Amino acid sequence: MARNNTRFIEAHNKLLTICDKTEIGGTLQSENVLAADLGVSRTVIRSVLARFDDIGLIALDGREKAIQRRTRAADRLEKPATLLTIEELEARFLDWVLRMDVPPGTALNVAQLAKEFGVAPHTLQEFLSSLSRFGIVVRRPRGGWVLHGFTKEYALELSDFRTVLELNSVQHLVALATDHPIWARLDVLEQAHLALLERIDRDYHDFSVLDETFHEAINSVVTNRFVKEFQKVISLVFHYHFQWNKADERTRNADAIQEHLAYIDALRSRDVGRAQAAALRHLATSKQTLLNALQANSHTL
Amino acid sequence: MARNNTRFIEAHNKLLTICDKTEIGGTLQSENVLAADLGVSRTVIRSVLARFDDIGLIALDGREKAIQRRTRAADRLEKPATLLTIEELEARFLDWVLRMDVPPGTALNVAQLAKEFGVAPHTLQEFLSSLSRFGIVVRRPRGGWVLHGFTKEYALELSDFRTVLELNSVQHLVALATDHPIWARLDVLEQAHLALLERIDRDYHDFSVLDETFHEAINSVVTNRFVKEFQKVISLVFHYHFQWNKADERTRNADAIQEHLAYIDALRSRDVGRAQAAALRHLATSKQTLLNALQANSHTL
DNA sequence: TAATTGCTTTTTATAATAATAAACATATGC
DNA sequence: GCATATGTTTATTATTATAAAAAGCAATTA
Repeated sequence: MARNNTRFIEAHNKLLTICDKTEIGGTLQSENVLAADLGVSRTVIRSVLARFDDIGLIALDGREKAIQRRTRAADRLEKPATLLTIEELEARFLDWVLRMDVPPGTALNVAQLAKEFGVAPHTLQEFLSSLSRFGIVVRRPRGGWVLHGFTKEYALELSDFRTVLELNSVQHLVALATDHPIWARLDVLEQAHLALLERIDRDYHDFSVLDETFHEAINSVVTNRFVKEFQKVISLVFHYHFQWNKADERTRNADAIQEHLAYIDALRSRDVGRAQAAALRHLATSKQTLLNALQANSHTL
Repeated sequence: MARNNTRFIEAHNKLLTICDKTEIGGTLQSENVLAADLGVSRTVIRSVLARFDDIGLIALDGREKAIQRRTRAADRLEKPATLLTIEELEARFLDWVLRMDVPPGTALNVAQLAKEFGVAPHTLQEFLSSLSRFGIVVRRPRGGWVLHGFTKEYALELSDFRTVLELNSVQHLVALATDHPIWARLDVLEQAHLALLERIDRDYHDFSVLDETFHEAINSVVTNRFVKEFQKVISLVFHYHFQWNKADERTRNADAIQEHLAYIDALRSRDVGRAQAAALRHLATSKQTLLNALQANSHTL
């Protein structure tokens, strides 16, 4: 009972397909070639071939791997429920925390949560450890984890940090040459904003995605791994809270679009002061929206 | 074979001492009291008491825990070599990477490294996962870890990020009231700088610590958990590289002290522009020092 | 009836282990 | 003879099973 044999099963089933493409009596290629083709190690290929020999699908004889019969449906192995990777887990965990609105201070039960998310307890543990770098969870003295965010303070600090990063991006952006792709990208985004504004009464919901794309574009001009790492958390948190705050959603989003348009205009002026002022105006609104969303969700105050 | 029984052994030996303080025939306190006194759960206390009964040290009879004899040296249990916690590991790992100058792209062997550092493989794994948030290590597609930093790009990005954070701190700092403790702290720091300058020929080595304290003080005015988390990594990296670059260390440090003094002066002027300019000047020098240190260490280019 | 013990259930940290990968050695065929 | 294939061994990782510890509940006693 150790690691799951997903690789074996995948290779097994793929090799069945290869067998079917070869006539009876034909031979399979060498272990090395098969291993390279299927992207697994030779060890896996050898296990599969051994099983094929066992079930009489092929006859192993030295280097000969002669096909004996056609494959049957029963030959195929069932894939075990594949566990989430750590990246998929990230999205699901934050989704859980933000959507279920888990109160700060909640003790996290690793074993139970792991079962719920369909991951090995060990994977969740590892993930929580990495989240602790962002202060979202903290390790308890004698084992165990406590959810620490998302309090009002957290939201404030996150917003402030976001502002610091984005103002820096703005400063870089306005200094870029006219032929830098960002300008074309801003043009496209401007059109998208105008288009959404026209059908805002119906599609005001679409703004959330547009907002994320917009900020991502602005911050993309700074190639800094630290900035990028934070952007991930920031956009997730803002994205979810956006969806919560249902009050005045249409008006709020329409206003935000106007702010974005003014922001784009200010960027085009290449005037750092003007651009940063426009950025600040919008980020302040954004911060207030986040705080309102938290306030609406009772306990987080 | 599961978790180590350090807690049991510690409680065991402490309870031996308590026994010795009580006369023969006397009784120990209740399980609850003992558990609270030793800071462990009742389960541990009960295990210890059971063993004491076994070796004839006490006689368990209902609530009676009567002491039968004096303890002997042989009663004491040997503590197993205590493993490092994740915090201690952080310092040791970064020390290893920076001091041993492990080249970027090195595959990290979890099992082997864990043995070397004296931690459970699982602990190291967890730690690497949290480090991956800073891009110092990256997870390989099919298990395993690769050391990613510290390349020239990493140093550049780190320096830039540091600059962004510190300029933000400066902006906050100059706006603080005269009675804010930071001003008194800067006065003290100024004196420390002047004092070091006088004995720089002999003690130029001491600047590294002073530099760290200085930047820590400036950034302390921003209470933001993200900023603080990064500060840890930043100061570690800069601290170590500082110690490497032996060339011109005396001159370099003397120059840096002058920059710090000018920086303090600029802060006192309460003029954001002037203060940020002084900060930028020093941070640029610092960045160059870091890059030089890397260059001196061959392969990192 | 409040405190204490006995017993049970949860939960975490670690060791053991199966799956895989990689390395090395030997054999085979053109 | 030499390139390529297979056989074998070793190393390494991911997961599971499990002991240690904690927490909770029920029964008991002073």
